[in-house]
Amino acid sequence: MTDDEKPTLMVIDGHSLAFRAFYALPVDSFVNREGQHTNAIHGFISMLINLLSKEKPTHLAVAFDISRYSFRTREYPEYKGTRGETPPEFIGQIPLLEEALAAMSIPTLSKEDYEADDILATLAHRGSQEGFKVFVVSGDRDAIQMIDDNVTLLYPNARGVSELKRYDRDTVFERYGIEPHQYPDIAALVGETSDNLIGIDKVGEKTAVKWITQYGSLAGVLEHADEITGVVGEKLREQSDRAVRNRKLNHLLTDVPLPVGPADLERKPINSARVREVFDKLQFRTLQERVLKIAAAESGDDGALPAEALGSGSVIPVVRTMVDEELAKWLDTASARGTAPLGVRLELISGELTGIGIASATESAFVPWAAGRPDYTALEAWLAGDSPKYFHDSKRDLKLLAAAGLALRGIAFDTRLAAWLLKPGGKPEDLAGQVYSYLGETLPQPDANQLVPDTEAVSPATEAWYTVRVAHYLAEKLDAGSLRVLTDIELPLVPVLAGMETAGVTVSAEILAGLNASLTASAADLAARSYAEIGHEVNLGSPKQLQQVLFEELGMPKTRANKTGFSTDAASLADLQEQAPHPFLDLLLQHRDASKLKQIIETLERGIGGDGRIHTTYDQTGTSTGRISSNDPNLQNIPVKTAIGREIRSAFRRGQQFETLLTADYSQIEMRIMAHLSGDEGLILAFNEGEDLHRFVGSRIFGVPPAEVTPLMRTKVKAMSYGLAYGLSAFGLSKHLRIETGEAKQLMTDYFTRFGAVREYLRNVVEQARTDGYTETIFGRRRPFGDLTSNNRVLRENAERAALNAPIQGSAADILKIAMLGVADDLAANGLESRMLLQVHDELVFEVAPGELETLTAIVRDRMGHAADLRVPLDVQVGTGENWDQAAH
DNA sequence: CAGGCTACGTA
DNA sequence: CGTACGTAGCCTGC
Repeated sequence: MTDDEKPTLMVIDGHSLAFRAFYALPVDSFVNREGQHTNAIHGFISMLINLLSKEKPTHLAVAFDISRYSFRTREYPEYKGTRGETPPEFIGQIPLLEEALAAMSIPTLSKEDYEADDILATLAHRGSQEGFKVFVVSGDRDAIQMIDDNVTLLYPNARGVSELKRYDRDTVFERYGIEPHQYPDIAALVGETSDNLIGIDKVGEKTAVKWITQYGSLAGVLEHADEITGVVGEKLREQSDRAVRNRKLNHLLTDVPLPVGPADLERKPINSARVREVFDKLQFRTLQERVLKIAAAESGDDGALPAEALGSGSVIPVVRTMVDEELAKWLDTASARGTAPLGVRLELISGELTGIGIASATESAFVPWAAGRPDYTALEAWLAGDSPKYFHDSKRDLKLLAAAGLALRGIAFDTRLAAWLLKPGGKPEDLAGQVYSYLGETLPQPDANQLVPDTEAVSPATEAWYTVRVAHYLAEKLDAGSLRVLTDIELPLVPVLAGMETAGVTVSAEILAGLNASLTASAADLAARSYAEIGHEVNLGSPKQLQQVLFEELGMPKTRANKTGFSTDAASLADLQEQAPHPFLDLLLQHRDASKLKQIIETLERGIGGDGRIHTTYDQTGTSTGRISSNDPNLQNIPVKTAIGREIRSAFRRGQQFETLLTADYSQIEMRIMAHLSGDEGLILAFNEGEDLHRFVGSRIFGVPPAEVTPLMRTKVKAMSYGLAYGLSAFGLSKHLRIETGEAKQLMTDYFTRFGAVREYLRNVVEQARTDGYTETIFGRRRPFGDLTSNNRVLRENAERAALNAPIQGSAADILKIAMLGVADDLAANGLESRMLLQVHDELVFEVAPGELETLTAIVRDRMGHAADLRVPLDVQVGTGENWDQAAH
């Protein structure tokens, strides 16, 4: 085996190199936002990156000293005694360095009572014997003794760690005139200041080398000490014990018991996500890019993706600008006549479509968009056809294309949705962020703050090409179930949601204005009366000022603590009213109520567009459970429980051309899913009997006939049932129902006695999630959980409750989404003008075109009722009316 | 001016 | 010591 074929083991002395880096780089230039100095880490990682690319180690480890004490200091307390206090700026850098190394999947080793050098020597020795080519990286001269035919020492020179000098047998001989294994003998005679080892007086390197060369070893020298003449001879004879002691101390152990051997140190893939976290914290931008580049390069050849999918070595293809026939031809070939996917990326200037980038894995094209000028027939046909297309945020692009008069079909992948399915709790990244995270490459972006940015944006064509690459990456990363959720649910839902957003919902500005006026008046009145009660004005919207009034001026008992003092929320104020009744409390609560509603109304008013309708935006990647969220404005939290709330709902009405609004919602869908997932016979029976669920459950729990279940019993049972899916505790239940903990406990016990499979199921969900690291919905949507094994009780228990809720809430979300797809299909298939407008987690709101009520009702009942095949029926309640309030039932 | 915190609307 | 969201006002600190 030649040297080139041998595996390469590299072992690094962590402390010694970090210290060298510390002194080589200016301390003040490397401080992160937390004030932590990072110069040693920076220098170390920088050196490490150079070593990785230069020496290409196949096996790698970094050894650290645990403390400055070792078996050597026990033997000779003065050992290394000249070393002063650790510079304050160095403190904290080693643990962070270890974190950075962990992110790069580089093992770190240390062992109580030994020095890092001993670990290095052991690994180097074993590596040499086991057929490795070994590099030892250390700033300690004692490491010279490790050098042999297979072991090379890389030693930092005076300039720090940017350049490392290579020492092999030959260079050692040139430099010292001895063999590496003889070096400790020389050092023993001469002494080593940095280790506080004093040598023989008057003996320098030259003398030592001469003696060792002549007598072969320190032992030889000491044996022949009598023959050495002159003052040095006398000193040697007088001080020989020093040399013996030094030699003992500078001998590095090659048999330190270690949990791993050289073969165990094989390089592992760099954890890009961790690297980003850790390096972000360190604020190492350039280094981060370099490391991620290495990560991408290394993972590139692990065969995760077919090479051809990535194009020829992932070289950015040259962008060709094309229109007309050239474009038509290219689209045809690049898409293999509409069968192969192409990435699509829009270019917008001031929100207007100005061009479209289209790319395969190997080619990219830019199509300037100037509506109506060149011949866009082929482009329009391709966009509107089923030819598969990849996007980042397809809903946004679909709407933008529609605004430019371009129809779009064939959304076959969306990197934003895919990334969300992979990590539903994460913050959605833009395309550039994904390119950075997943591919480790930097997509140049102009600085938005610069008037004339010095970095030019990449072409949309190149972005389209990156979209394809990210898509391939994500498609590989997703498990089969998540991929099905993507293709069967999320992607088809994109045009449906886009349609709902574009349709919007008519809202009566008059009704809102009227409500606003009356609320404004009553808020002002309530405020004035509040002030009168306490004798001065106060900002009723400021919890801080309220605390002053309630707890200091009025001397009320303290409420639940929060981070800024004591809570003034509605529940706390209600408690206070019981303990220390005061008219101010009631006025405050009423004022809160009025101003909250006023605020909601004003937000809605601002949201009404020129068409008299509110167009919310649905965020398909906004939740970790699979639900959709709504924003700008949020139409999923419009009040309903109070009278004024319902008045607000009455402002949501049918559009001019429509006959009525129709609402359809699932009743108790989460409880039904619990019944299905747990398989609890009692609960399943309850739903199949079709009678009032809470009455049925109450009769079982309290052992009375259903007719004798009192309203109080029903309330308790209802709270209990709903709480279950949220991980409610007996304590929480008791607080909620304002009953004794004992009674709450008894209630839970009774519940689980009757519905034991529910308890079993809930236990299993958490257990499974702990084992698998994720929960799964009925349809295979996953939500990862890491904290289930946390030692932090709060974190762990929070995760447990979330984990137990996730499959229930998530399955419900899946079911409504599937229903939406079915309804949308049927609407189109039947050529109906009626449209879906809103989605509120278990409810859909439609606008019914004249004459279509019956057909639509049938479609909605059918599609919602049969969206999933559960062990219990899905009950759908439908209502109609002029406005949202009336349509509710 | 951004972002944390509190409070509160919905399912 | 009950899950999942979004919005708004206050307040602090950059």
